[in-house]
Amino acid sequence: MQSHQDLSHSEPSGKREQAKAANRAAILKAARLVFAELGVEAATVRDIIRQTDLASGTFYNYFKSKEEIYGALVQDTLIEFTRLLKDMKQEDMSYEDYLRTAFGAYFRFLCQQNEEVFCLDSPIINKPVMRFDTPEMKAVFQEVRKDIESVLQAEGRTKVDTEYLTAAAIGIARELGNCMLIRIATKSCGREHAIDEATEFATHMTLSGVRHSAT
Amino acid sequence: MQSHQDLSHSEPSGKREQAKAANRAAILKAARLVFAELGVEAATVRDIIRQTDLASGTFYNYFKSKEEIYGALVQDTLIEFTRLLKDMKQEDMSYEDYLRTAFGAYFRFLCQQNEEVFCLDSPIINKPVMRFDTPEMKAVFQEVRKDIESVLQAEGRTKVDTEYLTAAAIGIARELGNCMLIRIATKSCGREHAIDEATEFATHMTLSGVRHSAT
Amino acid sequence: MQSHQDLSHSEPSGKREQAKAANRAAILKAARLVFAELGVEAATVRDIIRQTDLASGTFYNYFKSKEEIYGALVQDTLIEFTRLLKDMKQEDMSYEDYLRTAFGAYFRFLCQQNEEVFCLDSPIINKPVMRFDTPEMKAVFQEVRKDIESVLQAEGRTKVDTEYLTAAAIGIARELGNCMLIRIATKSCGREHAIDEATEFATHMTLSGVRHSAT
Amino acid sequence: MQSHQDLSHSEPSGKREQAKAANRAAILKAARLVFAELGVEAATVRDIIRQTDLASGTFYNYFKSKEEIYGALVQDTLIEFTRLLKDMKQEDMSYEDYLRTAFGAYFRFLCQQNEEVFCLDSPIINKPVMRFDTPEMKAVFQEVRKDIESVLQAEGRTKVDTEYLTAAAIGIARELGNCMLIRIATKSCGREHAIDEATEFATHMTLSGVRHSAT
DNA sequence: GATGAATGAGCATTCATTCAT
DNA sequence: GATGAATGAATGCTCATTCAT
Repeated sequence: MQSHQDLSHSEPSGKREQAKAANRAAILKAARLVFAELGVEAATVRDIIRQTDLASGTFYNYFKSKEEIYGALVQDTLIEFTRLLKDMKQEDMSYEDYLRTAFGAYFRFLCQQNEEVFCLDSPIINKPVMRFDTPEMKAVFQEVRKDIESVLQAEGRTKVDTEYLTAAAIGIARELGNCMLIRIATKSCGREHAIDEATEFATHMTLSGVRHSAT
Repeated sequence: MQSHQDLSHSEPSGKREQAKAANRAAILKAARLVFAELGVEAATVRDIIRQTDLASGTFYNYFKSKEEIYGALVQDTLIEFTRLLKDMKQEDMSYEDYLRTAFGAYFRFLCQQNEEVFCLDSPIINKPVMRFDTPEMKAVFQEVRKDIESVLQAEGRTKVDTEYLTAAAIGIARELGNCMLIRIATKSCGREHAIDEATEFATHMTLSGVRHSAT
Repeated sequence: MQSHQDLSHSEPSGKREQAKAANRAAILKAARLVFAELGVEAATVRDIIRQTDLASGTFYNYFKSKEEIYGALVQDTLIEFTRLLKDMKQEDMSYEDYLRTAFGAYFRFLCQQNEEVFCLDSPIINKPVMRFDTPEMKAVFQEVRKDIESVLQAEGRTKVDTEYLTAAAIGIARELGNCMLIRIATKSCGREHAIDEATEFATHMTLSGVRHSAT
Repeated sequence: MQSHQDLSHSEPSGKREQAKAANRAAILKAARLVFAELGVEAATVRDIIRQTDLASGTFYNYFKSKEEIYGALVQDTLIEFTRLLKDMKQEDMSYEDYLRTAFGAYFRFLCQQNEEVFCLDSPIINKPVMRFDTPEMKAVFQEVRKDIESVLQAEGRTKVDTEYLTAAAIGIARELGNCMLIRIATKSCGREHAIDEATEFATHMTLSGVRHSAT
């Protein structure tokens, strides 16, 4: 079912390569949507490929299995987030500034990830595609933890259980992130405002707790 | 039709009844373990029954489907936790006391739930059986939120975004809970001590944030 | 689960024997109803036993399998019908009288068989329990064929293909029987009248066809 | 997404399409045979697929379920028969001619349907694949009934109970059809001759009954 | 490299039958 | 003899994956 254009093997940026990249991107995009809608476990490769113009066999030219594409997605996601975080980090930030930056990066990132979902008729924020229990995610956590340790140390505060602190911050980000997405999806609040709101809340919470955050 | 037996049905504690109860318990126990190891979605009825010495069909004498047993498990879990929380709650608690009580209840409860897992050769704290996205769980969250609102109001503090506050507290409990389980599983710390430690950290964190928690 | 009445082994017509007979009858009755409602294939032993006060295991004290009880039912049915037919047959009947008698016996018998079904809320005449393709049924057909042959011979008519004639008569009885049951079930006509009507139609049809039956 | 193939989809008669059609046909053929041998209820999808050299999953590429393939078979059958009957019907047929035509069409059709069965080592005419209790079949019966009513009316005969008459004719066709198939299968008589014989018998029977059919 | 039909292992579920009580 | 829970073979069906085209 394929015909007769074996002419251009030379340049690695011809139409073929473009098409390949486009197909890969299309599959990834479809997968992200499908995973968001159905959950990773319930989603099938067929569900994913049905969202594209491609045939089921084609999937396997790009990914070995559903697990692999899920891994790739998580990887992409993580790289994306890590870059965002890196871009926003600066030298000699205060603890407070670091927290605000990191929370902000996460919440903004979460919005980007759910762009497609927001466009659905009934945007359901079921099961965030982010997983918090993968090795890669753990690595990001470790990085955040190191960041936190270093800013805390710079401020002379060393007795903190940074593992718990990091875990707590991540927990806050996670649950607040969900709430924020729902607020956005239900239009109860503009996106930018929602991000700021969540960022401020998370930052204050982490820094001073609630006893002090709203006196 | 038929008339003359119906005599010997009196005592419901013969061997049959015992065996039935034991089988039901065995299946539930196996299910809890399997769900913990593989995750609810990935687990199959066969996985569950394979952990018992029963035959596959027997499962269906007790539960209609995987969904049903999962529901039963969640229900059990929630009832257990709700009771624990209720038992510990008292009239006129301060905000701080309420938080300490609730966190403590959750962490203690989490330990109980993972009793079996701790006994495994290599206790893997992969995917806690607790799910945070079921209707029942949402109901518990709403209850916690109401508790928080009422203790805050009692202390004259009303401007707080309690939805976010609740979410944050839950996030903290969730992630700290995982960390705590890992610490216990890796024997890096005694159970009671781990529970106290996590409870104190979570309470302080929520109340005063970290800036103040370790001066 | 059974107690202490091993006293009376002696007489083979004690309460035990009565109970046994009653149980057997109850199972057969339930089976007839269930087969009529669900069809023989779709019906399960559980469906049958559920209609009685007995336990599933008890079924196997009386019948080896579903096939066996079905066989017993067919047998009963056939014996019943054969007796009915025999009772009505007389010496030296004319061909016409024989036909009327046989058709009448069948239609009356069919009504008896469906007694229970008529009592249902919505009597559905789905799949008559009668089967026309069993060896026993074939035997009855052969008998009918012999009867027909002998009455025909008595009247000096020997060139008829009696196999086809018997088949035709059976076909008429079969389909007319269904129609008749439906007419009765839908109350569009009294039972006795329906039986007479069908008997007359079938007899005339077989004797003289329709060209002559209603001029 | 994706842009540049879509060229080579033109001819739908490549090897793929041929194979598809062949497989579908093979499955249908196998189903007809299996249904005939085991009966529709007792037959399983596995039984059907076992008669082909395909894999079990392949069945579901062509039919959603056993019910669906049975429906397809019945549909095919009915369309075929209806066409045959239509082709043979003519304007202004006499009652007698109509009956002869309809019976002839049915008996001829029945032979065609059982072509495969005749080829078996021991052709068993157990349970004809034709079902007389489906809605579609009922529709055909209604049509036959209307035909009969109109030809009868054309001949000025209106007092007949056409429901019973139709039922009787169908019963005759049904049982005679079985007999005929057995005669053919046991080679006791040539196919064409058997069809003619059955047709004549059925027609005479219906018209004039047996008193007159063999004087 | 794209295609999509074929594959078959695997799952949930049913149910006739057995057997300890 | 009655009971009803346990059994496990069998069924319908799904879906990741392969491979001829």
